[in-house]
Amino acid sequence: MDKRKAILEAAVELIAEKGYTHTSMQQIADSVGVSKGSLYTFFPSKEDLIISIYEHYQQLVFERAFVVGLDGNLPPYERFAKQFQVQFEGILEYKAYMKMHMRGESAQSSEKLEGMGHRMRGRLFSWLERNLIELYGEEIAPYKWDLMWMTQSIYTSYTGLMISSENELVPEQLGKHIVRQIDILAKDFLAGKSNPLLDDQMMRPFSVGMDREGAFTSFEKRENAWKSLYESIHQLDQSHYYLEVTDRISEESRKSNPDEIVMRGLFQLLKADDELNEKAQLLEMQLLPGSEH
Amino acid sequence: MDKRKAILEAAVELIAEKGYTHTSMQQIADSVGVSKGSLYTFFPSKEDLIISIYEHYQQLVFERAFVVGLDGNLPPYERFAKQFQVQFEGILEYKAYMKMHMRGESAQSSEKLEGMGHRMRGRLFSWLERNLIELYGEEIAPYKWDLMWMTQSIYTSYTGLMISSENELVPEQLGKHIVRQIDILAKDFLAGKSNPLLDDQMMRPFSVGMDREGAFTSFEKRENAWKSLYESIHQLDQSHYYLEVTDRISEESRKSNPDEIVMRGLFQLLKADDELNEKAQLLEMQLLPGSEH
DNA sequence: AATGTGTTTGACTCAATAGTCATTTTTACG
DNA sequence: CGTAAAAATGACTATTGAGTCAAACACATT
Repeated sequence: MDKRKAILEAAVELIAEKGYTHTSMQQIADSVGVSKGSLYTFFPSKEDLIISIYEHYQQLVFERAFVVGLDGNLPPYERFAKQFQVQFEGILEYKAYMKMHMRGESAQSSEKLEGMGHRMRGRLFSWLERNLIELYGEEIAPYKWDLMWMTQSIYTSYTGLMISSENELVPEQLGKHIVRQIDILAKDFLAGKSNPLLDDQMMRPFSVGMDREGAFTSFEKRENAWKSLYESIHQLDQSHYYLEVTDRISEESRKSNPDEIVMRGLFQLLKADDELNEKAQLLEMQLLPGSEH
Repeated sequence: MDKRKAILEAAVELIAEKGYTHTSMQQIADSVGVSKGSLYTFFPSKEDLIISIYEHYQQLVFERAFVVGLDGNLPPYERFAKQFQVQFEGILEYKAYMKMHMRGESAQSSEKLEGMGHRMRGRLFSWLERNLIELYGEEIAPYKWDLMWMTQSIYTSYTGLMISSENELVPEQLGKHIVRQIDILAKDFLAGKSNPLLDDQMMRPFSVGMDREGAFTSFEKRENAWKSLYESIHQLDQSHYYLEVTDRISEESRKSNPDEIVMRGLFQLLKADDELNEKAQLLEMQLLPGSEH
């Protein structure tokens, strides 16, 4: 069993409940069933531990949505909603992590953590921006900050609602709901009925570092692998069949415990086609790094 | 000089910047220029200190808006916007407190603090509800939770934007902006184009304790004093003149350092009318408790 | 000046806890 | 097996910081 992962999971659970400062290394150790000293063979310090937690979970939660974004099968509006849905599903799955994250209280603002939060926000905003432009074209630009800001706040607050209570918020409905509300607000802006309040100048602190590579390098690689695979498929004649297979891979990979055998099988189907072989193998290596015999 | 107040202010400043756990009593003492021991003559514990901070500032920030709500001169829509505006002005004035509040991290969830947060949220929601019903009538009821939730999240996130950056968000514009967005969403709901996602059942945790007396008793009294004064004025013939005076009182009282002499003078104007004398005196006692000779 | 009252002080206690490291236990392998 | 390397342990150290309290101080009253 992976002890490192066990420690991360126990720590998330405790920190979500009691907060960073009120969770001692001893408690974490007890909860995992190892000694305190052992923790320090995996993480050089408490702060490193929480940073590792962020590194571990962040991608798990956010990567999902970006992959859905690449699937050209869905029309933009539905795809946007689906992305929210997938995101919410992720949040539900990693409830404890999100709780911890939303508490906000962590080590005294280390460089590293701050940079991480920064990148996360940047990613969220650039993702929203991409979707807005896809949906409404360039003419949405003057209103994008207002829309993005409101979307982000609604998204965040529904996230909080989702993880705090036991109520039955369905990710699918929630995704549709949010996109619907954005749509209403966007159309109102486009009709010239409201004036925007925020502009580039004002939002500079949020736009620097937006959509920058370097962040999430491992994720970046994976995203590119997906992208190039999808592109190759679209050039094919029987794209429909391969898209279906690829979507199935995407679905499986989004699970918290993807079935490796199923994945390997699905990849085998793609590799049958000479045109796709290379790209598929590339993605497979990204998703299933272990044992390529 | 009021040492107690000085301590509260220094503490807010420090806690806003570094967080509750990373601000020691020693630092607070140093910042005020007294000894650590002295703090304990004013506040029995660190936790009591932060609770006192909340008690001190909460009303300052939130009371304002409710008073504006009583002025029947403004049409509902404009009044709603004005209330937001006034709220944002308050937030700007007590930036450090809001920063501290938004950090969220405080003593390990004491009963008292939790109850306070609960009451605050309850007040916010019941205030929103009142305004929604005033604007759209009872038919808004099925959609009220969705609207309130989105409004609350937009409001909160703009608050964060306001206090975090030095950008020039103008409270007046912001107030109008928010009401405008609510209006768009509300009209869409009323047109039957969107379906609500939240309902009473789901939102029970937020609705219990909504609009309950007992919370903010001192404020409650003051609110009633305002209410009955406004009512008396409306029954008068020259209501216009007295309304103007009363609005001026309201404006003055909203300042962080109301001019007592001005206030007394304004009240004198009201007390000149026999019909108003009693109510005016009542409110005067609420607003200017000291030295009634 | 003397006395008394209330305030202020800062050295001290005491608990919590991050991080260390010599010792013990487990594992790996010849 | 036996032995060496790796991993795990928990007693120990060092630090931080909340809260205490006897002594010093300030100030008023007589």
